[in-house]
Amino acid sequence: MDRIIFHIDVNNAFLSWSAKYLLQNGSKLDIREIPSVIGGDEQRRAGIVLAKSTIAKKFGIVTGETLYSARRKCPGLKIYPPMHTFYQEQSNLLFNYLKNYSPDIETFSIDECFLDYGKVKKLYGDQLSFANKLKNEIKEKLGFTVNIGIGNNKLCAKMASDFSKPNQVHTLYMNEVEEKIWPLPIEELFGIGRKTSPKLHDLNINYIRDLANADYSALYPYFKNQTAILIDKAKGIDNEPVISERPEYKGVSNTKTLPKDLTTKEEIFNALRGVAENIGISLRKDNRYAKVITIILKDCYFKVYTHQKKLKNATNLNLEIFNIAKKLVNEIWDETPIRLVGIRADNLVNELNYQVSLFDSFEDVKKLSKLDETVDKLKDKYGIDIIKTANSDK
DNA sequence: TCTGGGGTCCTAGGACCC
DNA sequence: TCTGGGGTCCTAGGACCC
Repeated sequence: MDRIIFHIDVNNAFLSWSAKYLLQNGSKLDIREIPSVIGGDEQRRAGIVLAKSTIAKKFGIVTGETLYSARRKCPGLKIYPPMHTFYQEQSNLLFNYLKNYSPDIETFSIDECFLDYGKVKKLYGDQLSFANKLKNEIKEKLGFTVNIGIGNNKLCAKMASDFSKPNQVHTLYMNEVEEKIWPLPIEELFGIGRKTSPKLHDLNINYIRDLANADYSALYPYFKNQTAILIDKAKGIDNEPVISERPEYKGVSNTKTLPKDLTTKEEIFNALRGVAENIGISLRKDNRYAKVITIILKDCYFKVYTHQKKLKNATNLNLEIFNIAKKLVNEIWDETPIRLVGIRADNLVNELNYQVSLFDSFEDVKKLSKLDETVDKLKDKYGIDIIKTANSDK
């Protein structure tokens, strides 16, 4: 029995959502109709394109490029700042709307999800007409447009939703794979990025068709255990199920690009203090504890270093995370100016099984834990900025 | 390149143990 | 030990995605 999967993808999500916000708040201009982008803050050295309008795209502007470069391609370009809180609300609105029709929805990112239509087809009938109805309803009721891709698995549904935009429904069933995606350049295949495509071109594999028909043993030396997966993808084969319960996340990270490169340990520690707090807050919100703490440093040449420590006792305490991070910096930083600092917490557990050692006591941990919880509650009540750790705002 | 932030998964080398 | 092979864990880095 063939599966029927929908992939629902908001068109130019950040830009569409900002357009909706501006229209709702009295603007006469729909920024979807002009050359415009959502962009980061250039002063804070985060000046890249996060989303672009269809017209901006016609100027050759791509997501991820610098605003400087985007402006050069299109001198009249309008740049708007991101509104992450509003985006999250719109995302929730969309997914909750879809849940009216089916509980079998897998959230893939803030603006994309999969829906297992096969399970509800008896209720709603033919998938193509239902997808069209759904797309029109979303536009009318939510004020932004989506693409819907229909396929026999998640990979095909996702590829289909990308065909032509905006506000379109496309199908890519198994028996359409040859006709619809084999003629496309290899870069268009989901999972082929900027490192893999040159390797494939070197092997004279330029179109998805070439990969689908490639010889496994010829590719194996270059792609090892990924070879079969790669060839399967080109054939449109994918057996991943739609998973509606979001799996517990495996780690949390928080990074900060600094307005200026940091050249002293004190500056790095100061930047890390706030990052450690954010990690602690995320972990405590879900009652989780990390057994591995990693620091991330990006130097002024964009080289990234990581260094990690496995803990005897899992933690979610701001102070402990911060102290470990400091120690890790001491162990690896070679004085190269630092552009970005970050911390990642991994190997998460749900309970604190405390191994008593000679050097720390469970009582101390409980005291610190109380302190963090109290601060979290105050921040929740009065806003994030009400309490600052000494030095964190220098 | 005037080049973000938050995730997941994979790989390769070394340590350690049997 | 003049020492082999395999399994597991740990660590750092890399690829890819939105």
